Amino acid sequence: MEKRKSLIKAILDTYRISLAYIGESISKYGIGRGQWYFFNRLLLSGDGISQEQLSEEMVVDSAHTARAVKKLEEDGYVFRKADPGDGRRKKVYVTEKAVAIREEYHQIYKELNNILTAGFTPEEVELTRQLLYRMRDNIDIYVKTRIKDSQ
Amino acid sequence: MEKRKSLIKAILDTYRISLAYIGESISKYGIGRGQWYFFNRLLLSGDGISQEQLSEEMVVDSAHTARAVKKLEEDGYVFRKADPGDGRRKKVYVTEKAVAIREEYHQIYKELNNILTAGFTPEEVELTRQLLYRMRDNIDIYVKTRIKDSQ
DNA sequence: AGAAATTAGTTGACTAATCAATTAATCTGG
DNA sequence: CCAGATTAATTGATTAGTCAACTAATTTCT
Repeated sequence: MEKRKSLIKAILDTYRISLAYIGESISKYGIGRGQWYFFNRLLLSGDGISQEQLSEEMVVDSAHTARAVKKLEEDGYVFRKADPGDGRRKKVYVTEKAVAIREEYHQIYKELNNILTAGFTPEEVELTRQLLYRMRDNIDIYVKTRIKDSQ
Repeated sequence: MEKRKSLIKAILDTYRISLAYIGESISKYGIGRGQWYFFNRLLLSGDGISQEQLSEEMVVDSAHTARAVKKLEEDGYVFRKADPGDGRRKKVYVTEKAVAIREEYHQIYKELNNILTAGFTPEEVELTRQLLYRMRDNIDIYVKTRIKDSQ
């Protein structure tokens, strides 16, 4: 395997180094490396969704979601409310404390985006986004199909 | 944050789903999710490097490298030899057992590459590679500079 | 309606990865 | 030359994430 040839290596490195950046930036809020993406989803793309849906969207095990949401709840950023239509479900909502930091918190990820795409033209940024989501969907479909086939 | 807009989310998803694919593929060799990238480096890009260099290239903590190499050693895929020129260093080499599976093992990552870039033109594949490594280097330089500045 | 299957969430056990502290070897400056 | 600083590897403690087992609620099927 030649160096700087493998796509997965570039993705892995970018993930790890970005996570170091994120971890450093969010530490002042008391949010950890295992919670930020749940919090992002709830604070910036809408709350009131179930843990199951969170797990699916974040592509993590529901056990981890349960513990991450519990941690965010203990830290006062989210609360859970039983779904009146389905007693198994707990819908997760952001608190006032969370809403109060929304803009500055959002800034962390806008800044990360800018760092990642430094020196990119707007066209390159858009192209990168499209290529990344195509890869995301390709592997997603492949893995889901493999599971389905083995049943 | 709008859905399918964030680069880091696409990277995170692709990483997680790819890792699920890799974990499944390597399980028959007894190699775990925390060892494959070290083994890739040693088997496919050359062995005889120190754990310190491995840590740096893999962008992980040296503590994790120590344990991952130990596991690979216990499973018979690598061995360590003290560096004659520097008593602190241990150089890591792949075993015969590792070399014997090189081609079929390499195949896993070639296949992953194909899955990720399904439907891509050769030009798009090359473009993706370049854009990814530019992002990788951008965030890498940023984080390294931030550490240096804070000293 | 009621048994069987599925779904949502939780907990325990384990692997993955980081951070901090320690040890031993090497390097550097006076 | 040798004292102090740096480097490589290890270990312990902690957080992140997965997998399996379990409980409770819901859905499905007859």
